[in-house]
Amino acid sequence: MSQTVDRALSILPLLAQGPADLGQVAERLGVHKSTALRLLRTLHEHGLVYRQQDQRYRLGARLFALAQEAVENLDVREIAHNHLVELNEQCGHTVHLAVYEENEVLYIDKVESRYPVRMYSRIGKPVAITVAAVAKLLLADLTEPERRAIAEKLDYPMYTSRSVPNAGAFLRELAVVREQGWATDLGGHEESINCVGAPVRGADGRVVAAMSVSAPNVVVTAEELLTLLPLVRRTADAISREYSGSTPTEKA
Amino acid sequence: MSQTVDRALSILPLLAQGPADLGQVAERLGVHKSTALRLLRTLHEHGLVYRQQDQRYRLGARLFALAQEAVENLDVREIAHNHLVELNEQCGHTVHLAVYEENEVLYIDKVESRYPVRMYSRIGKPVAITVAAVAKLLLADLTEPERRAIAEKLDYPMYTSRSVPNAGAFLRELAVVREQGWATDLGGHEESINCVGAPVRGADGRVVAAMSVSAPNVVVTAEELLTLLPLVRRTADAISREYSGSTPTEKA
DNA sequence: AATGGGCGTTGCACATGATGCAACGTCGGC
DNA sequence: GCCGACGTTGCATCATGTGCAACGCCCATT
Repeated sequence: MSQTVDRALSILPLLAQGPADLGQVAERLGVHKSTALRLLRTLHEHGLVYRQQDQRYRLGARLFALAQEAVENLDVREIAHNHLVELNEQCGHTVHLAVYEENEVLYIDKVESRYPVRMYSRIGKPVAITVAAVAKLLLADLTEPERRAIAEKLDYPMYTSRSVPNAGAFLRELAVVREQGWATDLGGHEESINCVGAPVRGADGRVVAAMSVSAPNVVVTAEELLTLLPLVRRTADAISREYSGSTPTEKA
Repeated sequence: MSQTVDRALSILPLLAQGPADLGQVAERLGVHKSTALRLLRTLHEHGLVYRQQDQRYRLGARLFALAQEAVENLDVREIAHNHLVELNEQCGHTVHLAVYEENEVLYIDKVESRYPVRMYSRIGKPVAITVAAVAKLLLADLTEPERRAIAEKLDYPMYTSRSVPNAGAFLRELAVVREQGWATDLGGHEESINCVGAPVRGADGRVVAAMSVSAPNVVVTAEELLTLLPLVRRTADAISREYSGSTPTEKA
C-alpha cells in the first residue's frame, strides 16, 4: 500500500539471506542506488540493519530486541511456561508451545530436557505445518472454509513415508483432530520422532495455542508415548483454565 | 532520512510495548489515522505486524523468522558453538557468547547447564553494558575516542554495591581489561553471580566477540571461578584461531 | 607512481506518491 | 433504536521520495 515502506521492508528478507552491498540491494529492489541508500540509512537509524566493516549491510541487533519483546508480550506463553516445565519434569521429554498466525505456525516456547543447547534455533523457524501435532491442533480449530483454503495453498513435502501426502488427507486429519481434541505426529516429520499434543483454549473456547511432547523412538515407543496423553491433556487444560481466568490481554 | 519509512519503523518499538489500536498508533506517531492505517497495512503485508481478533495490532511472526535468520548468519556464533558446549561440559557452568553492535552488547549464544529453560529470554535483551564481563571485553577493544564517547553516554545503574559507578571508573576498568586481555564481573550485576570472560579475535586482531563463564557464589567462590581463567582463555583462543583460519565472511 | 574502474555518496529538478481532510459504514453500548 | 467511537475510503494538495549525473574515494592493475 505504501510504496516507500514496501520497498524498505523488502530489504529485510533480502538481507536475511546474507550480507549484501548497496549495488546488490538496489538491483534486487529494482530501484536506483541512491534510493536504496536512503532506505538503508533509514533502516540503519532504527537499528534494523547493520553495516559491517566491509560496508556491506546485514540485519541488525534491534530485530532481536523486537522479537524478544514481542514474544514476552504473549500472555499465553507466560502463563503456560511453568506448566510446560512441570510437564517436562514429569515425563522428561521435549515440550513445545506453538501459536498460529497468518498462515504460519511457530513455536513460542520449548523445554528440552536432554540437550539444553541451541534452543532458540527452533523459535521463529517455519514449523512443518502439514505434519506437526501442534500445527494440526491449531489449524483444526479454524472454520471449515478457512481450513479448506489453507489446505489447498500448502505444499505437502514427504519428509518421511508417513508424512501427510496431500490436501485431502490433511483435511481428513484435521477433522479427526477437531473431533477428538488431541493430535499426534507419528514419524511424519522425522522417521524416529513421535509427538502427542493438546490444545490450549481461551475463555470463548477457541484454540489460542497448542502444546506437544516429543520423543525419539529409541527412548520410548509410540505406544508408550501415547500413554502420556492424559497427562498432556491435563496440562493443556490447566493452562486453558488459568488463561481464561486471568482476563487475557488485559494488562497495560 | 526517509520520512515515510521512518514513521513506519517507529511503529515497531511502539507495538513492542504492547498491542495498540489504530487511534493510539496515529496519536503516538503524530499523524492522521488514515496515514497510520496505510503504514500499518504495509507492515502487515510484510508480516511484521499482526492484527488480533480485537483489531488491535501487535508485532508479527515474521520478526521471529528474521531475527532467527539474522542470528544464523553470524558465522562467529556457528564456529564458537561447539567450543562453548565443550567448555560447559568441562566446567558445568553457564557459558555466554556476545557481540558488540552499534552501542549495544547482545548475547548471541548461551549454554546453560542446570536450567535449560527460557534460554532465548536473554538473547536480544540489553546486556548490562557497564558491568558484564563480555561488555567490558568488547568495549575495551574500541579506539580511545570511541570508548570515551560511549562511556559518557552510558547510564551507570548501581545494580549492586560493586557495580561500576561512573564513566571514569568504567574507562579505567576498560583500560585494565584491554591490558590484561580478560575481564571479570564479580557481583557487579547480581550480588551473588560472578563471571570470567575472554575475547575472540579475528584475523586482524580485532575483538569480534566475547565469551564468559558465569556461576553463583553458592556453587563456587569467586576465587574458584578465577581458576577457570586459563581454560576460558584457551577456549576463546581456539575459537579465534578457527574463526581466523576459515576465511571469515567468505561464503555466499 | 600513474591510471582506471568500481562503489558509495551528494545535490538537484521533477512528478510521483504520501498526506490530511471529510464523509461514510459499522459495530457496540447506554 | 439511537448515539458515539472507531476503522475505512476517495480525493485534492503538495510535500517527499525518486532517478539522474557528477563527484570523490579506495583499491587493483600495469
